[in-house]
Amino acid sequence: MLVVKMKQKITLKHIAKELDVSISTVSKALKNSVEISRDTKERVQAFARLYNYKPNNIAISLKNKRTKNIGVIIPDIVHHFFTTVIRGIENHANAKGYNVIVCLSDESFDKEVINMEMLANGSIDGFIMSLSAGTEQKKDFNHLREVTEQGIPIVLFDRITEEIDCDKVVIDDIQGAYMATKKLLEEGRSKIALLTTEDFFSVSRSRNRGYRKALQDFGMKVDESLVLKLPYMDIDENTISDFLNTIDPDAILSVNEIFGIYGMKVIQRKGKQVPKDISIIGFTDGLLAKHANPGITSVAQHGEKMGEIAAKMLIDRVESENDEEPFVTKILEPTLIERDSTNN
Amino acid sequence: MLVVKMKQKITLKHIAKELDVSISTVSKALKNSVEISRDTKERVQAFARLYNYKPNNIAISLKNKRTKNIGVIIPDIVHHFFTTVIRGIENHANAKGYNVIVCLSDESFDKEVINMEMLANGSIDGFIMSLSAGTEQKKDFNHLREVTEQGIPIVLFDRITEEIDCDKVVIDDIQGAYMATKKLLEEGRSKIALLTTEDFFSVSRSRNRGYRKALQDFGMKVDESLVLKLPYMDIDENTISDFLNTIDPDAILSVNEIFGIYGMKVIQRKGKQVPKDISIIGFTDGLLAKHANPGITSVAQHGEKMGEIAAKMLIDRVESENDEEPFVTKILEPTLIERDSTNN
DNA sequence: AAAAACAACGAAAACGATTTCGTGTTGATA
DNA sequence: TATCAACACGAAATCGTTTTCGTTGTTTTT
Repeated sequence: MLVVKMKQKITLKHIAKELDVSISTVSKALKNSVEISRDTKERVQAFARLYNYKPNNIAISLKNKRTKNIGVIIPDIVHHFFTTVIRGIENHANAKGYNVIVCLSDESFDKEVINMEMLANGSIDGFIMSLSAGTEQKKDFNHLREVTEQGIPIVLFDRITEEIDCDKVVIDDIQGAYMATKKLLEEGRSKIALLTTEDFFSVSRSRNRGYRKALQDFGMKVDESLVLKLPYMDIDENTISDFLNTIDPDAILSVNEIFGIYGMKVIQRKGKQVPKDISIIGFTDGLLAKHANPGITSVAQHGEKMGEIAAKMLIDRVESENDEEPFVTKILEPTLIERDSTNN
Repeated sequence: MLVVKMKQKITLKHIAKELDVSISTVSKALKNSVEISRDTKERVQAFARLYNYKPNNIAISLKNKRTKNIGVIIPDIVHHFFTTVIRGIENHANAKGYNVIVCLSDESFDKEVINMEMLANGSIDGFIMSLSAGTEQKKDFNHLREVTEQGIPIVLFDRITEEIDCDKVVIDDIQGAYMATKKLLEEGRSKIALLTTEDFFSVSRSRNRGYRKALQDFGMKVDESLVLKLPYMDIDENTISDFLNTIDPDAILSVNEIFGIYGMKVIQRKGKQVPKDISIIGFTDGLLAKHANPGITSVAQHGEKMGEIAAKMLIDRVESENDEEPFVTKILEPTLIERDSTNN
């Protein structure tokens, strides 16, 4: 028979009974209230320290109607960009004494809704989220609206929508694609393939626009046959291979990291050289781009920074007295990380 | 002046007042209690539905002393293996109606302690965690002990310790390294370099043992000069390069993914061919190994499975009436994913 | 017709903390 | 000596639920 010595968590009530004072006195003594005598305070504090008293978070949350928890809802977690954002959120949140509850929508509208509803019933003080593919496709944002109407603040990042009035953080995707395309054009590339996703992703739309804008600014026509829209999941290498064989480009711009990797694989398998024959630039400066051979020039999205800003925006709003503050959209500048998949 | 129409969250008290019944009646009516008349139940339920009543999680947590939250503490989140584990945890936890609070120890003992203490004060029903480097190095597990003594269950995964009596999930690291080394030996390799971390990591120790065991079983001597211990962070490519130049191995076994990637880079830069001249096997079957050129043969750690099991173990224990259940350590079989960095 | 059974509901405690508003002692002041 | 602060503390409400234990009427049983 093993004896389980369970140190039961001690409460104010225990301390009060033990020291023969009231609960209120204990509470005040622990907060160093002037109402309580020096002597009593010392006794209470000593006792609390001895028994390692820690106030119960749940009780405090109920009383204060503030949980010090942030709900983060993202489409996926096995994903470099999103994890860097989480890291940034944790940085700021932890420093401010907040915990982060992570929920995965798994790119599904329904799961996003369920997660939000679960958390919105008192578990969190606010949301930081990036929309699921399902939500972007369905264009149904009622779950967000309901939450904001309840007075729970939301900060959207990366995959955002204009439909909801709230704080937002994004990088300038148009600018990012513009910089990348410009870089390719300045290298002398003229047939730049664009590997993108289906149109419902807000980021892809923006990146497409940047690509087009750059081409136009350089006096080039946009050739729609150079644009390949791939499904976000279950990438088929053959589709990419066929596409690249058909159009035979001298550069590739990918709206994410993985399409670029696949593009380079296909290119190299065909015996062509990167960047001698074909240059490649991708979005998301992740591990794959860094460790590919050659390393892939990438548009960095500054996920960690984005997370920090999102957390700061949210916590500032949560803790703000004034709830008339106008909503802001913070746009971060992307950075082009040059590697060996492009020249110079 | 914008009018903020704030749909205040409705409570039992509101419903009670509105329908002119007591709070208890409302509570029971919503739970379909037999104590309440058919008529009253219908009125209450209709009203609740109309105003979209959802019980307050915090209040329920306080009453039930159960939060339906799981605390997950991991060293890092921008990390393929850990994210797959989180995904697994979320899978099971969500299905069981639990939320996941993620905290990052950032490989620091102090942060691990702080995070645990924050969550242990009522925020969670149990922990799932993998030890930080700092903790493994310091060998101080008092924070874990205190938590378990309070009756809060812990499930350790991957980076575990024998010092704490709790449920654990790991892959058979000895076996994984053994399989990998065996594979290399059977290919005819005889000078197998081992890229590992400092000894305080439990997983590295196990993998080292598997490596040695395989060599011995094949009648080979263990040559300590073939073992390179690298710091976990801030990898210096030159150290690896110098090492490989000096010992000139015909195979490399890496206890993680990244060392293997660096190893291959160095090898290829020297003009040697993988796997013709040198074979490489790494641990962690992540994106880098998959998309490297050639793809790197890897020991898969089945992170998602591990997460699911950890979550199941924890939730089962949390929800179990009987708290005399003995602790178990679940050991998963690793799988060798063969790619083109080895022969055949 | 009295006793027992039942149906439908409410009051109140409880979870653990915070906070307002007393209240009973002191000692100082008029 | 009567009055008034200042001091030190406690009672009770509150946050939103759940749950136990009454307490009413009404209906059934003997």
